[in-house]
Amino acid sequence: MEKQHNLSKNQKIIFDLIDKSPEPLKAYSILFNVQKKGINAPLQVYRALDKLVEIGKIHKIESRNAFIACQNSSCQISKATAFSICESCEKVSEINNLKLSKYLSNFEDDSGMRYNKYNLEFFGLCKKCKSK
Amino acid sequence: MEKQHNLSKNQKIIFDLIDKSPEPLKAYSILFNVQKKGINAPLQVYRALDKLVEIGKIHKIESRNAFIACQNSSCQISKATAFSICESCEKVSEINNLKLSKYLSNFEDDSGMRYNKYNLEFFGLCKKCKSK
DNA sequence: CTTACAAATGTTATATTATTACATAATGTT
DNA sequence: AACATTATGTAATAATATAACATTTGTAAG
Ligand SMILES: [Zn+2]
Ligand SMILES: [Zn+2]
Ligand SMILES: [Zn+2]
Ligand SMILES: [Zn+2]
Repeated sequence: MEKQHNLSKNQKIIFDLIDKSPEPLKAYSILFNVQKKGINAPLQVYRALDKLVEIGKIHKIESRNAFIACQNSSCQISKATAFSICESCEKVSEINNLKLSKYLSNFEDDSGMRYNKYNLEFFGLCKKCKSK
Repeated sequence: MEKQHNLSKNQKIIFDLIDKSPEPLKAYSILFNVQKKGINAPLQVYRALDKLVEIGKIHKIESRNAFIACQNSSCQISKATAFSICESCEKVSEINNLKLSKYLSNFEDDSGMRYNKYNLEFFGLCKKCKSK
């Protein structure tokens, strides 16, 4: 059972913005958009983002320095994330593929490392951009 | 057959530095280290880094904003990269696992996207840090 | 050799992303 | 109430990355 996190005021404002957005949002674009709600400083945004990432409500797209709402209810606390990124239109989607996540969560090699988390980003052309 | 790239002066200086380093290097740490060789500006570093990434001699560790020399001669032009990252000591290694790369290179889902590139980062504790 | 083109360099300024430090307030627990 | 934990507010600054423009070097054709 997932622990229920009650978002604080700033966390809720920022999560709602990201959740409604059709595309990943960057921190300073978020800042600009929430200034009318009384969030004035970068740090207020980054603190909320950190917390939201920590509890798995959003993910950071590392190659883009941008944030997207989790679209995968079974994504346990951001420990196993995979995304598809269109290099033409920059559309990003979270991949929800049980076989893939099982394969990667169980991945082991001879390095002696225990992996407890991964992040995977696929790049290519989305359906739309392919047909142009 | 791989195309042979003759590195330019700056590219060579910066590649040699990264190649000798036991850990991923950040752009401004590189800049600091090559100033005695006449490279004075961030842009000179970033341009060399961009080129080295493009031709597959180095990779960017996205979650760390740092660069590491390719340790995998069969890594075709940075189109299929996987790394292990220790969250304690920050040791980073390139994973060279044929099964993994085949699995990911052939990955398809129902999104209609054609993937031509991926980057995977595993996180955990390395052997050393596990036993502490 | 010289013309032409592509790639790389040098330099200055600036944009973008993220954190440190410190003070205060709200929330949850005993 | 007392205490700990989490969140907020604010200012300053650090770290990462790119834009714009002028110049030079490398390469290949004619
Ligand atoms: Zn998710
Ligand atoms: Zn697209
Ligand atoms: Zn490689
Ligand atoms: Zn370690």
